[in-house]
Amino acid sequence: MEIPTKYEPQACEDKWYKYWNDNGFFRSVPDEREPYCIVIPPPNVTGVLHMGHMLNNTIQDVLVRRARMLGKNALWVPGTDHASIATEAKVVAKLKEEGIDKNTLSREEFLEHAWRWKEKHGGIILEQLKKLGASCEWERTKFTMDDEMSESVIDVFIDLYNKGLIYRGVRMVNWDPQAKTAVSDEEVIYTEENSKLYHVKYQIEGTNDFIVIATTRPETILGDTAVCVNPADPRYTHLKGKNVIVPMVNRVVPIIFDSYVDMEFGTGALKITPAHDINDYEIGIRHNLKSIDIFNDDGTLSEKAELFIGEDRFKARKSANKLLEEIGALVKAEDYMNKVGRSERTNAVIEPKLSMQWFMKMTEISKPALVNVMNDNIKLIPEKYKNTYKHWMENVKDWCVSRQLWWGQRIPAFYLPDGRYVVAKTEQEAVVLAKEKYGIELTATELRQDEDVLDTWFSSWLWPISVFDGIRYPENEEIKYYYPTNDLVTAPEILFFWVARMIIAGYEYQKDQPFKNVYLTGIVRDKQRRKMSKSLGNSPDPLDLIAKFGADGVRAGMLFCSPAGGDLLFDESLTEQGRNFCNKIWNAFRLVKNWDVDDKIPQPEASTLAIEWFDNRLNQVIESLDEQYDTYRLSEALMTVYKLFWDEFSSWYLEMIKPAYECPIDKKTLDATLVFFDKLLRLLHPFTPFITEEIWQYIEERKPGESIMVSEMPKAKKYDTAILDLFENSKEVIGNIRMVRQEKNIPLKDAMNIQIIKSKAFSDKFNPVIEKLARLEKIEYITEKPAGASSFIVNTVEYFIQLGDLINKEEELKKLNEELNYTKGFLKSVMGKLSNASFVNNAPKNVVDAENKKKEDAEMKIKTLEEQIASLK
RNA sequence: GAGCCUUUAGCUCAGUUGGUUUAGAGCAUUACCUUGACAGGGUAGGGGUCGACGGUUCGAAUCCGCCAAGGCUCACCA
Repeated sequence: MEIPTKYEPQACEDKWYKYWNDNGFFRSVPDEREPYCIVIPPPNVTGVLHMGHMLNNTIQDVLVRRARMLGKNALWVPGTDHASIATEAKVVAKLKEEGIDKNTLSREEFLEHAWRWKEKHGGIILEQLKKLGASCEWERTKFTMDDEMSESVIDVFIDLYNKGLIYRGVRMVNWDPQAKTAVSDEEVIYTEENSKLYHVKYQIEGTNDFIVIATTRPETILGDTAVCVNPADPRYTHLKGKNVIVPMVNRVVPIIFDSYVDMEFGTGALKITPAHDINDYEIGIRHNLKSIDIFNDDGTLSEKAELFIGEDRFKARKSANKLLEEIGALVKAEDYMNKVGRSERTNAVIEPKLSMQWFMKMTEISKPALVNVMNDNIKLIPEKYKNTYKHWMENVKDWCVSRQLWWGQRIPAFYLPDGRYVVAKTEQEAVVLAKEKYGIELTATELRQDEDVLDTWFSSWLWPISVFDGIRYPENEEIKYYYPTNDLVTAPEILFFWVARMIIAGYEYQKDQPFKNVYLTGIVRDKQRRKMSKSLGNSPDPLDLIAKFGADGVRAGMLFCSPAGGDLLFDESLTEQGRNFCNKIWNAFRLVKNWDVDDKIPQPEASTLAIEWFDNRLNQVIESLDEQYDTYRLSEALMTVYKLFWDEFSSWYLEMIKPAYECPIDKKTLDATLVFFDKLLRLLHPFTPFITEEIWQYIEERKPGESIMVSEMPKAKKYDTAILDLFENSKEVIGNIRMVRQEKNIPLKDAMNIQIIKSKAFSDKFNPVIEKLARLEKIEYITEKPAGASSFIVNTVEYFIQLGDLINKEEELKKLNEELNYTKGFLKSVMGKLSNASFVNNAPKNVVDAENKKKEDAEMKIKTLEEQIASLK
C-alpha cells in the first residue's frame, strides 16, 4: 500500500465525514444501552460560525465521540433558534435594500419573506459545523419555529397562564426604538459614556424664585410632572406645598418630597418624568403623579411633547438645550460621564418606556432550579458559577415574555371588542372560552389576537424537552430514554438567559433536571484579551483556519489552552501546534508502516522490554485520562495524549524498537506496535477524528462500514509501577550518557563502555534498552571506584565512563561540586525539619519516615560524591 | 456602591482535602547534535522570594485577615 509522504487534511476530511454520515454512525435510536445525550445550544439562524462556536462545538464533539466509543448510545441533537429580534432586523434590512418598507406589508406577507430568508440562510451554520467534524444526528435537526416546537411553546404559555403564572401588566420596559420592541434587562448593556449634565432653573409659582435641577436629558423636561427634593434637605423645606413651572411648556407641577433623592448629588432637586425613567416611575406611583409619554415608538417626539414634535430624541435634546438657553433657564451644562444602556442587538440607546407587556411570575417556579444546582444534582463546571447562579436565582425578577415583533410564536391571547381577553390555542377555542368565561356570544372575526410574539428564550428554555417532543407527549419513548440529557456545553454569558430557565422548565414539565452537568466554556479572546467579534474584525474565519491547518489541527488548537471557564486567548500558533501534532502522528505511522517484516528474525531483547514498558505506561496513562475526562479537564486530557504520543511513544518507544537502517523488523514487535498504534489512535480520536480515521483505515484492511469512531475505547488495565519506575531510572541513565557524549563530542556511531557500582536499588532489567539507546558496547560491574572517569549517580547507583584523554578533570569536578552543593542544601532543609522536635512529635508518621528516607538518600549521595571528587583529584 | 472570581516561569495555565526529594506542564527562548519517519527531530539548559503585608501551624503556593491590580455579576444616583 502506498502512503502519501504528507498528511493532507483537505483530501480526507470530507471523505470521512461523508463516510460516517452515510453509514449512519451519528444516528441513535433508543435501545437497552445506557444513553448519552447532548442537545446543542441552538445557534442563531442569522449567525455564521465564529470562534466561540468552534470551541463550544469541539468540546461537545469530544464528549459525544468518547461516549460513543465507551459503548454508550450517544446522541447529539443539532438545531437552530429563530432569534426573533436579530432575524427580524435582518429581514427588514434586506427588504429595505429591495425597496420594500416593512410597514406596507401585512403580517402574513412579512412572515413569508422571513421564512424564505430562513430557508436560504438558516442552515449555513450547521453546514459549517460539519466541516469541524461535528457528529450530530442531522436527521433530528430542529428549529425553534418548527410546527411541533411552536405548538409546544404555545401549549406551555397557555398552561402557565391557566396556572396563574402569566399575567399582563403595565411596566417600565427597556424599549429599543430601532427594533421597536421591548428587550429584557439582560439584553441591555450599560457603558460609561460622555454626556452633559444640564442645570436648569424652574420658577416657583407665584414668586420670582427658582429651583435648579440637574438632568442629562433636557428633552424629557417636556414630560415632567413634578420636581422632587429630599424631605430632610433644609434648603428646600420652605417649598412644601408649592408648585413650579416647567420651562418651555410652562406646565404647573407640584414640588414633592421623597427620600429617594440624594441631597449630595447635583442641586439636590430632581425633576420627575414618570413616563421615561424607571425611578421617576416608581416615585410617580408613590405620589400619584400624572405620566406624560412624550415619545413615539421610534424614538421621535410625539404630540404630547408639545414642542419638537417629530424630532428624534437626540435632535430634540439639542433643540431643548438651545431653547432653554434662549429663555434663560439654562444655568450651565457641564461635561459628565454617565451610564448609558444600549440594546445588545441593535446598539440603539434604550428608552425606558411604559407599556403593556406579558410577564411570567418567576419566584415560585424557579425554586427547584435553585435547590438542585446548590445540592449538585446539576453540576456547574467550573463550580465557581454556583455563586453567581445563586445570587441571580435568589433575586429573580418576573420575566417579560412579550416582544413587539412578528417573527416568533404569536401570543395566543384573543381580545374581545370590549378589551377583555381569553387565552386559547385557536380562535375557535377562544370563541368557546369567551362564552364560558364572560357569557358573550361572538364570532371568530370579532376577536382580535394579540399582535406580539414571545421572547425567543421562551422557545429555547424548552429545548431539551421539546427536541424530543416531550411537551406535547411527555411520556413518549424518546423523552423517557434520553431525558435527562447528560452534558450541556455553553457560554457563561447565557447561564441565566438560558441555562437557568431550561432548568426551571425541566422541573415544571418533566419533573426532572434537563441535564446532569453544565460545562461553561471560556470566552475566546484575541492576544490583547479583547473578545473576538465581528465588529472588531479581530476574529479569524473558522473555515479559513480549517482550510489552512485542517479541522483536527484547529480542534486541537482550540483545546490546547481552554480550561473550563477560563478564557481562551486564541492565536494562530495554537492551531499551528495542532497541525504539527497531526503531522507527528502521520509520520510516526509512516515510519512504522514502511518497515519491512521478517518473521524469521527473533525479537531483540530491547524490543521485548520496550513492549513490556509501554504496555504498562499506556495503561497508567489511560487511567489518568479517564480521571481527567470525568472531571471535565479536557485540555489536560488532550495534553496527556499529546505527550503520550509524542514523548513516550514516538521519542522513546519507537526509538527502542527501531531496526537498524534498512533492516527489517521482527514480526512479533511489529504486531505489538500496531496494536499500540491502534490504541493510541482510539485515545486520540475524540480530539482529532479525521486523521485517526485515515490512519486507522490504513493500518489494516477494513471492511466496508467499519470505523474507528464506532470502535471501542481502550480501557485501563492493571499496570506494574515497579517496571515504570525502573524505566524512569533507565531514562535518566541514558540521558546522562548522552550528555557525556554531547560534552565530549563523541558521535553516536562510536560505541562506549560503562562501569557500574551496584547498590541495593540496582536492577539490570533494562540494560538491553540502555545499551541500544546510549550505544553501549559493554556494561561492566565493578566494586572499586576507578580513577579519572566521568561519573554520575542515579538512584544511589554509581555509573562511570572511562574517557581516557578526553577527561577534563576541572569540568568533572565542577559538575560534581555543583551536585554536591545542591544535595547538601537539600539535606539541610530536610535536617531542618527533622531536628525540629515539634515536627517529629506532631507530624504523621509517614511524613516523618519520608523525611528520614530523604535524609538517608541525601547522606549517601553526599558520601558518594565526596569520594568521587577525591578520586578525581 | 454590593457581591463573587482571578493574581504561580516571557506567554497560556496545572498544582486535587496544607507535608513523596528546597515549585510543574505546553509554547516560546538558548546551546549543541542530527538532517533517511517528522512543514522538522533529539538532548540539555536558562528562567519563578507562587501579587504585597500580617496571622494560624511543627510545616503554607495551598487555610484566615487586610491591602493592591485585573475581571465578572448585580444595583435607582438624576
